[in-house]
Amino acid sequence: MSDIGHNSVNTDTAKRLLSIIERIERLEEERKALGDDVKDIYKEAKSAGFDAPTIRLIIKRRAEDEAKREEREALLETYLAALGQLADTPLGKAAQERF
Amino acid sequence: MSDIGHNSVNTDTAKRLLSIIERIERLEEERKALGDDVKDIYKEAKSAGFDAPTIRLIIKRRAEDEAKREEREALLETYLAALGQLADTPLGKAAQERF
Amino acid sequence: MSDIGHNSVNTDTAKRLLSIIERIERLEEERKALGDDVKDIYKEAKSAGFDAPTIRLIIKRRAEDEAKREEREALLETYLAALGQLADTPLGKAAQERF
Amino acid sequence: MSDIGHNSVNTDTAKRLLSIIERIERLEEERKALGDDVKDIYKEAKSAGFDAPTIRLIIKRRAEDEAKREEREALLETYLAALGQLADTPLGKAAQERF
DNA sequence: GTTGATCTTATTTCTC
DNA sequence: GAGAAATAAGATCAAC
Repeated sequence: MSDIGHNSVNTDTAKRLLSIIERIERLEEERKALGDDVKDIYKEAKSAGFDAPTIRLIIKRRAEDEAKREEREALLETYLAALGQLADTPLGKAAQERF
Repeated sequence: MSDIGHNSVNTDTAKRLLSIIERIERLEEERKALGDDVKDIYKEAKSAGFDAPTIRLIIKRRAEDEAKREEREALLETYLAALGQLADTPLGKAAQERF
Repeated sequence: MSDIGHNSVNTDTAKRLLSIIERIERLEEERKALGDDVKDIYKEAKSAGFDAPTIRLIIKRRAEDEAKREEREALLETYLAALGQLADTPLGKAAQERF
Repeated sequence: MSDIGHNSVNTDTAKRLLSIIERIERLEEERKALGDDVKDIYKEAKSAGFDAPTIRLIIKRRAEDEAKREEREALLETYLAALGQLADTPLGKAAQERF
């Protein structure tokens, strides 16, 4: 094995590592910028007379509701898939007619 | 004051609050998406044989203010030196064995 | 099998389950109490002018297997060296500035 | 200032640091031992045919119930205290009669 | 044996 | 700035 070949492998590895690091750093920067934007909105909200903790609570509740809704939808989907399996059976046909 | 006027104030306030909430939610969604992207990169790194915690450490060091990092390391050295100082005392001897 | 016999099996099972649950809860309570004690000591440390994260780091190092720690540090050195290797390339020069 | 005096301050500080560290380590050891005990019980439970995640869930629910119960009691206490304030008023007297 | 998932711990962020 | 809450990180454990 030549040193050149050996070094090129290391260099490729190093480049890949650097690429990984820089991509993460880039994404984290964007993440931070978004976080700052959120802060600005809270500041604006406060100026408009709204209470930050209350807004946080509302957002939290909406997220929870959303999660519940998605859970229900997933359940419905599962149910419909199960029905699909039964579509060729008499029981399935009867069930489908009820939709 | 007319009811119409009164209601329009409330409606405007409600609209503004809703706008604030939705903008925050939108930004948080983007933030979450970026977070998921970061996770994916760490997964990719792992697949390529890199150690995630070490990568995190490198990123932390790159992000960290040089002065701050040196301060932190100096503090660690100070504490370790203080503990080392006890090495000649009976109490310290026992502790020393753990380093 | 008589109903009486059947029920006694269920009762025994329930009792055993309850015993398991209560023993776990008891242990978890003690665990929590110890955790609170630890928190108190960190608070005391802070009051005495010590830096909690640094103390955590020292405790981690003391606990950590010496071999493991050296391995981790060696890995960090390897990664940094790999990145340093790129220092003579255009790509590396840009990265280098961040160290 | 004499070196002796100076060193004694440092030594005292070092001793205090060591004391802090060792107390934390001692507590963490106990905590770990308790954690191992918990694990043993889960193992025992599994051997007896019980499902660990289910047991965890039950314990979680019991803890939540307990928290709620305490919250209700705190609320009741607050209410009773408020009633106490009213004890000398006609309204308070009427309310108390309803208990 | 390796990924996924859960659970705990640690840091950061927010509120008061 | 102190305490509490949320988020992120790490470790451990189960399942495939």
